[in-house]
Amino acid sequence: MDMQESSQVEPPHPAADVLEHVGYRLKRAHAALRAAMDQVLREHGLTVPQYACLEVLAARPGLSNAELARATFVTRQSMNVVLRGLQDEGLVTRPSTVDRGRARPATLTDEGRRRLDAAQVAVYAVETRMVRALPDGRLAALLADFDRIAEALTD
Amino acid sequence: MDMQESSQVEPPHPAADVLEHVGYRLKRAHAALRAAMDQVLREHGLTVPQYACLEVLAARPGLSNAELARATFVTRQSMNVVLRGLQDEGLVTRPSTVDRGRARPATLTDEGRRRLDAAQVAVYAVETRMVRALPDGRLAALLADFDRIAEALTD
DNA sequence: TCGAGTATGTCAAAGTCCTGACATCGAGTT
DNA sequence: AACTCGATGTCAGGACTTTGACATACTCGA
Repeated sequence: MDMQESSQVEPPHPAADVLEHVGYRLKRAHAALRAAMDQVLREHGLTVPQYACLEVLAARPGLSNAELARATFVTRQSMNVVLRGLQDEGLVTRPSTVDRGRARPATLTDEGRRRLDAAQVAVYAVETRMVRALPDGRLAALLADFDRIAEALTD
Repeated sequence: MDMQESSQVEPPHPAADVLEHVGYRLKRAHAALRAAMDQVLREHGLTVPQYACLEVLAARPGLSNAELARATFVTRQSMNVVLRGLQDEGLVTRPSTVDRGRARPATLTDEGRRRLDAAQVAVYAVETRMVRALPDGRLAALLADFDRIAEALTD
């Protein structure tokens, strides 16, 4: 484990092992992904939370606001704002009333499906750049590590 | 959290299976870390951006606002708000004027150092939970993968 | 010397997200 | 039936972050 790529040769403090921490590196990788997705999604008129909502909704139609919030790791309130924006743009529809309970199932409109399909091409290109940067055969282990981290911290 | 696409007989984008949703899993791991840090830092009266700023400042004293922003992956404007809050609490000091240039070096106060030391104990416990969830010997590879991802996406 | 280019700090406005709170709905229990 | 409990939708307020813009300050080359 020799990581001699520390580019800071003249900092007053050599104890900059913050940069070695797992949390820092995870944060950095996530920030890079977020920035890359922001950039490509802007060309499609979508934000990252909006895209995430559409993507989940395509795979699991009929999810409620709270369910979408959990699936995208935001609060119900945040998802409510996102969902309202998507409805105003005509990409998502929700019935104004339901027969039973309070949860209103959200579904993609045809326009929503078209916008998602177009955006997915760009987003998948970003993911491909990410995957190709990894050594062969390490992807599965990386995914497993992600799951272990998430599971260990959500107890 | 399985994306059961069995409802779609023929998913329009089969490439998603190849990529295994790396972005989604990375996002999930980061969200879990963020939530865990939020929780433990609240007991110390610090937000995650505030803690990140203090941590970087402890390792590299004298960094300017813009440098801190880059080190913590936020904009200069965001870091400016964080830094002002930390100054109001007396955890960080910046000279009102400098001899040369515009960048004003920020440094921790004694109180800032104490708050950071106390918070670090809690944060390191979170990181320990994360690391212990990984198989033996996987940490180095995981860190390398994080770096590869960040590098591949920041072009 | 002058100019272009780059980096920094700051302001304004908007968007995003969160915590806290409240009311509603369903399921289960008493 | 009345109650508790959990889940949901919603509102209000605040905290955080971003984009866009502008002025200032250094660097470098013509």
